[in-house]
Amino acid sequence: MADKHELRDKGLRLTPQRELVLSAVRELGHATPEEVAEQVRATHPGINLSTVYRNLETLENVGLVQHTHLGHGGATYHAAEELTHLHLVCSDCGSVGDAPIGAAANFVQNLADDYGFKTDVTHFAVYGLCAACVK
Amino acid sequence: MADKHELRDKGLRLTPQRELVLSAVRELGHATPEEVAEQVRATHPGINLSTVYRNLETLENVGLVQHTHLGHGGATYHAAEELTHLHLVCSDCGSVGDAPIGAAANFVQNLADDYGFKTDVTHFAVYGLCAACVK
DNA sequence: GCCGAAGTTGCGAAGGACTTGCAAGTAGCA
DNA sequence: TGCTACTTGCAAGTCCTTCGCAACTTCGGC
Repeated sequence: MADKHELRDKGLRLTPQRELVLSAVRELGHATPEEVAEQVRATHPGINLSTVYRNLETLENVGLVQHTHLGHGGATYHAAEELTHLHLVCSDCGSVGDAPIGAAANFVQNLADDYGFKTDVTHFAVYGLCAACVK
Repeated sequence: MADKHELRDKGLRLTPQRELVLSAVRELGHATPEEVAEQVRATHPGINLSTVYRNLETLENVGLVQHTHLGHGGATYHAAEELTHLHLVCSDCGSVGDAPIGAAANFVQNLADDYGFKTDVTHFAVYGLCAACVK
């Protein structure tokens, strides 16, 4: 896998644990560190939670994963290549929906034009009520 | 103060501590529970941190304050009547800027039209780089 | 293919932020 | 003024995340 380069280029190593964490994030779509740990442990029970935390941080520095705040507190991790959508978090039922980045294009443009603010659309969650809960 | 009604109507009481917490939130604009406690203690040192947490929650239920996630984890509280702006959080310098809700109007409309999602604009922070850090 | 330096892991402990249980105190209706 | 139910303060507890450190593994070089 090409991920190897991203790591090596920064003097980092590709360990089995690191591969497992990365593939867990890719499989899960979005996941908290706890969920990643659980997923990894399904096949490799010995892996320590702090290793998961450290690897998520490392992989984020390298650019292979990214985190988003979905609100409740902790961060949620995504594989970097999947970060092409916004998160619509329902304040009622807690579900997390997706919307393409394009939906925010004019909003981002507004902020750039009026405030010089360069919005990172992938990093924030959008709160509100999902279609199901609006009813 | 009319706040009394909001509380009484739900069978709650207006205690000195509760008033202090509310006015601290109003003075501070946006503040974490810790900051609220500090502000309250400046005049009334005896107030317990858990009282602040409990009162913020109570005041939120009543609708006098509201919380927003600015990202790092903990919630930030605002007086409900001041929640007329978005938060632009700079991922570089950490500053929190404001923008009127109107800036997101078309974005909100998009989400409503395309996904039936009813966005609560006041609840989410917008991440990115502020004008100063873009340079 | 073997070596050694430096990055990594596992584990336990520490830290911070918030929550909970409970007895004592107090607001506010009667 | 009395009572009852809501509140407070305090201490202990929980949850999530980070740290320190010794043992271990990766990987470039010999």
